Amino acid sequence: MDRHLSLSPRAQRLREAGYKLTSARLTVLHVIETSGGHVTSSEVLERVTALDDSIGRASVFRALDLFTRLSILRPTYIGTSATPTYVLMPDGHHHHMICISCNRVIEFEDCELDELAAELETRLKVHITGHLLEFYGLCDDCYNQPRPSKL
Amino acid sequence: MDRHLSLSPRAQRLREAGYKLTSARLTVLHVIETSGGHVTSSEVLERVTALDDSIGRASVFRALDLFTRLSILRPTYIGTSATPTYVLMPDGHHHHMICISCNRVIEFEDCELDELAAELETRLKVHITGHLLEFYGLCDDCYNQPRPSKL
DNA sequence: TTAGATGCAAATAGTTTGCATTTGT
DNA sequence: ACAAATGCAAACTATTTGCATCTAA
Repeated sequence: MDRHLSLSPRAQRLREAGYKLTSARLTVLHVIETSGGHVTSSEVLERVTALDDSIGRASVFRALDLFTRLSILRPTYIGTSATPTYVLMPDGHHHHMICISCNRVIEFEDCELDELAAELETRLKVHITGHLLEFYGLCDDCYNQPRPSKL
Repeated sequence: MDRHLSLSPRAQRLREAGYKLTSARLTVLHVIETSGGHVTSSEVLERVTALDDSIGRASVFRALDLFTRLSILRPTYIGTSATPTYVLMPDGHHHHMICISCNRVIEFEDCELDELAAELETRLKVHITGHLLEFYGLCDDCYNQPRPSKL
């Protein structure tokens, strides 16, 4: 890898944590960063292969795992339970609302959890580095739609 | 099914939603309710089979899906990415802290998200029925442990 | 009675492994 | 130079499917 030109902040974080900046990892990172915040593992696999088919399946999964451990990503379930959707955790956190009918994901920024986080750190004696907040319900369209099936 | 004796509130909810109270569903429900709030799909499968090996795999997965759609459960990732862990959503919500080193899960009750939920309902024009809040970080033990590997 | 659920077993899909080889640093 | 990471392909695990049969309401 010699494209030292445009090291994204996340790539730098990788290096600082002592991991090698390999082609596989950088490609996975690139795919994730250009995926609007949500990608399933299969989508990542597909897009990585499309970009460079010499990158193996296993390395993609290994990268996803690594990024999860580094709190760069977080897997979550949207819709089917077969494949996780990975969401980017820009500053260690992510927040969205999932429509349980059409599976649309609506992101939002604000959450006032710093205080709660601080309180939990003392109360539970833990060291918090990030969080994910998900709301579930119906989006406006689905709410107004005559329900096709019971739910 | 004729054990109308002890219909758990969740079983009643099932019936009210128009679903049949079948042996498969009630068994899965029972397993979940006696699993301390966290079970992987494989654990559910295993325990259901142990209780009644005439219940098929497929029905277990179908039940897990149904309960998820009804916001009785919510799949999440803890540790490995291969199998989801299902958490019970007692009143439509659940909160916990996951240690990213030892995967211990520490639950906590309070969260002040009602206000935020209400605000989002008007701002995003959605109808919220539940939420999941997860914090990530290190538990005290892991924090004090000499780190075995870089993280 | 009958739509809704089921169990089965086979098909899919998704993920992980061991190991020889390659590659960042 | 050399530990770390990779690609491969096979093994493994998890989930879904189609359909004939069964069952709760």
